[in-house]
Amino acid sequence: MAGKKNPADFTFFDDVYDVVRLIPRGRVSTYGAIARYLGAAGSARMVGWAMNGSHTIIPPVPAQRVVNRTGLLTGRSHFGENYMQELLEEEGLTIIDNQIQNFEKVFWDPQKELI
DNA sequence: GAGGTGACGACCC
DNA sequence: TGGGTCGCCACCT
Repeated sequence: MAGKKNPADFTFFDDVYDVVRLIPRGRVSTYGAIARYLGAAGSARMVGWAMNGSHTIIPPVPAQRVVNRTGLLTGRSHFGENYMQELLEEEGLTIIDNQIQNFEKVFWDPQKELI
């Protein structure tokens, strides 16, 4: 299988997926929090890029639970404009205008929960 | 080989 | 308070 460069081929990416999968239902996390937990603070873009290939790996990661630090569903364009919001709403979250309400309450910090 | 892009974040004015 | 700019690192052209 060598030769094909998949995002998951990097340990960093795989670690990102692992953390995202650990996000409990009804909770959300941020790109920066995950990057920071992995020791890549400042490289939040890499986490977002990892999510770009999240649909190509098995099992799929709940990337809909990952939003930017403002609680805005920046990745909805990659999921499906309504798909990402519906998934989160079904988990009990309230989203208005692509913005998660009570974001700080549903925010799940891996560094604080996983240690 | 080099430049531009990107599902972000923090700093500066 | 709000808008603009830079930095981060990997991928694509």
